[in-house]
Amino acid sequence: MGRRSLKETRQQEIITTFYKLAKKEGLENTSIAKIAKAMDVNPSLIMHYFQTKEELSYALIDFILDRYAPIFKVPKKSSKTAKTILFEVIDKLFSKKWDTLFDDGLFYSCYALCFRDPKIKTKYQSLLENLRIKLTELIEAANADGSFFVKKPEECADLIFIILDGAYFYLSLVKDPAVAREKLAFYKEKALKVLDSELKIETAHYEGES
Amino acid sequence: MGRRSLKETRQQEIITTFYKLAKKEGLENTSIAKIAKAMDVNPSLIMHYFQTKEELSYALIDFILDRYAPIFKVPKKSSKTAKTILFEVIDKLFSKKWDTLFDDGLFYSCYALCFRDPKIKTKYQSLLENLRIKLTELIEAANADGSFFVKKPEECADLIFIILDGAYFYLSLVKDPAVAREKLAFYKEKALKVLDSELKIETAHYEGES
Amino acid sequence: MGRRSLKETRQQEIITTFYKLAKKEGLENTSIAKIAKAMDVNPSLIMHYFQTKEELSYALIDFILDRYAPIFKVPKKSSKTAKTILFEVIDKLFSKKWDTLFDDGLFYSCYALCFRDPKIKTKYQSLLENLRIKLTELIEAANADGSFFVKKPEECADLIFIILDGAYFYLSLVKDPAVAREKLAFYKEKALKVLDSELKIETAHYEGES
Amino acid sequence: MGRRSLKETRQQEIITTFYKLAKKEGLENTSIAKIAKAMDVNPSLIMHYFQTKEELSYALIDFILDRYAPIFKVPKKSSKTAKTILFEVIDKLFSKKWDTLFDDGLFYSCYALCFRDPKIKTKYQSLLENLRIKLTELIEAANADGSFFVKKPEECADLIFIILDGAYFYLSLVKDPAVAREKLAFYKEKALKVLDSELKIETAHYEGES
DNA sequence: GATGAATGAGTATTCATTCAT
DNA sequence: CATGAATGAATACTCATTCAT
Repeated sequence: MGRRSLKETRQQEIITTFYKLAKKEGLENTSIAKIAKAMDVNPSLIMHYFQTKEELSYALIDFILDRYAPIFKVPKKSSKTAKTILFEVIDKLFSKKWDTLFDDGLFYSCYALCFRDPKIKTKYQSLLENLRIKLTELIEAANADGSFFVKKPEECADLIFIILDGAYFYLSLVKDPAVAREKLAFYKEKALKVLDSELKIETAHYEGES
Repeated sequence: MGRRSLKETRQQEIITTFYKLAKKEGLENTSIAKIAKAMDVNPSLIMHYFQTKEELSYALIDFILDRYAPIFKVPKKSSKTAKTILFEVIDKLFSKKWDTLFDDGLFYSCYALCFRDPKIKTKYQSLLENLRIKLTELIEAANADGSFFVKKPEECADLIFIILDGAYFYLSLVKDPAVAREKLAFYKEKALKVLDSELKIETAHYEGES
Repeated sequence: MGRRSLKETRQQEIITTFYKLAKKEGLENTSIAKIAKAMDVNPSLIMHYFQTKEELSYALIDFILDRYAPIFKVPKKSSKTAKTILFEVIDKLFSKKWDTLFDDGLFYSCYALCFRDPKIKTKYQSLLENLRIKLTELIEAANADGSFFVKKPEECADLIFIILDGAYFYLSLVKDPAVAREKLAFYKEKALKVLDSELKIETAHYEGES
Repeated sequence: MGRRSLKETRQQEIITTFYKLAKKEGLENTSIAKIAKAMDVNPSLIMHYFQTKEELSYALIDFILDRYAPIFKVPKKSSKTAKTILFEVIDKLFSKKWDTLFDDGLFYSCYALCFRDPKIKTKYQSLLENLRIKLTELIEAANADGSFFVKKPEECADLIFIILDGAYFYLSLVKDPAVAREKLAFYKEKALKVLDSELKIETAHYEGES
């Protein structure tokens, strides 16, 4: 029987505290003792829920990467066309709101771990791959819709994320938020042009063929 | 003078050892003691040359960022046109050789420090800005050359780096080196199309106006 | 009754696991948590059956010392003379089989506890005393048998154990098992000579007196 | 240049403190922190002089085993015969003074380590071997002296140590010091008889041969 | 220019144990 | 009968740093 299990809530509590501290003081400066202190519990309690620091780190990374999930969750009203949904998602991807969902320092600290920890690498790889797949699917859906045709949806989705990741990398360092917003809008425009240009070429062909 | 140079060589020795170790074991796992051990000197000696760990870190980052310098150093034969030079530089930027010049894990670890250390942030900012300025200048030189016209060289250079940074971010995680090479080529092509499209549109306008 | 036996079997299970682990990894490296893990139960369960670690240790020592019990359990066929039994027991004492019944490391680790724990000291004392008493009794029985006479059975038994304990102490460290076996045989021979010499001297006296 | 080296004195200080504490509280209960506290220095200072606890343990064992060295250091007056020296040494071996030189608990704790640490095993093995060799040499010297002849000095020395080790093993647990002293005397007598009996047999042979 | 002594705060992890369920 | 929550003290060891020589 035993006690009512607090495992999941406690674990969640621990990693959110971990996240908060790592955000504030840096991943490498966040120790188990500090997390425990912030939670006002004993350090050994944390070891009770996560056997090693490694395990705890994995949980943190899962926690961070899970934040990407809601991006593609667009309220799918029946009225919306696939095309509309696609543009809404791209809007969200290139929105400042999406940007504030993450802490850049922490994100890149975790990302850097990929290169020494294969498990973490896999986590990041599958995230990036999933994002591309989902965007590809949206493009394909829009293609199927009729009014719209992108020849190579996969390449197109890839390119949009390349621009997005490059943009966030650069904008993380841009001081002036106004400038950053402006630039982000510019990059979005360019990303949309990626869609558009593929489209036009296609259209051109169509016209040529007609 | 002699002394001065000894100091500098020692310092250089220290940071290259630091770099080597950080590359192998991770930035956060590289301590002064370990550097000293690897150099077979006393830890105090390192503190003698760099008063604090912070200072040492700054030196490491300078060391890393300095590696970007040679990218724009193209042997400027008089025969080369500005356009040729521009394409050569873009070639280098999107070359695997350039990629191996850096350690991804270490690069992003250092990059992550930006968000907690203003000095480091400034270093990275000025690097990124300089790279953009230099590429802009090359585009402008090519423009001045005559046979070539890009309307907004600055935006264009920026976009090329956005694609480049996005590409390296993504390709760091691509397992298969053949695939990575292929994709890199693809991204380069797209970067060149950025130049080209601006050009063509421009040309079109010119043609239209003429 | 049923409950009682469950308790006892559980306790037995615990101390055999304890014994096994302590043998493998050392007494001081065997914690309650490790025992629990090896048994795939909750650590608290062990504390449930043994209130403290101390208690558990006592149980382990009892378990170890109980292993000495069967040495004197010789199948007492009516045909055997007391003298035969005596020699059989001595054979067993100086047999390699008897040696493998125990783990030397664990034995001396426990023995060392005597010097800080009076209870454990008492346990060992009574074991050593009992062994001597039993051997003494066997000698006395052989004496009573007639064909054999040892003047001071107690001293004689004591001396045999002194040789035995000294032998095991030394042989624990002898690498080559062949050499160890040989030496053990040699020590047994000397132990038997103890019996013999006492005997002869006695006999001599008797002869002299007669 | 650096500071004047305190290494050896400090190291000595550390292991004597270690010894003292281990004697009082048990080997397994003596931590680096406790040693540091007893010395009123920082724990890291101990790590400065001994890189690991293992190293420290080895040093302790060396310290303990070195205590055996003086046993064979008998003031060798020219007047003494080899035979006298031999008996003096045996006297010392079976003296209570020699017994108090060691702490039994600590001795057996360390001895128990042999079975999990090959280095420690080797240390003990070479100690026991050396002791036997030295005693053998003394017997041989006495043999060479003339008035004395032991046929197999090596076996004889071995047997004496078997008795000695068995004696100390047993006497460690004997409560009453008077009894212990008495028994020790008894065992010494028996050990001497070992010498004697070999002698007699020899003599007998000689007589027989003559 | 370089070493070694020493510190004090920090690291992850393990320990035996208690208590509620 | 057994589990899980939680503690608090301890473990070996590492850290950057200071200072004397």
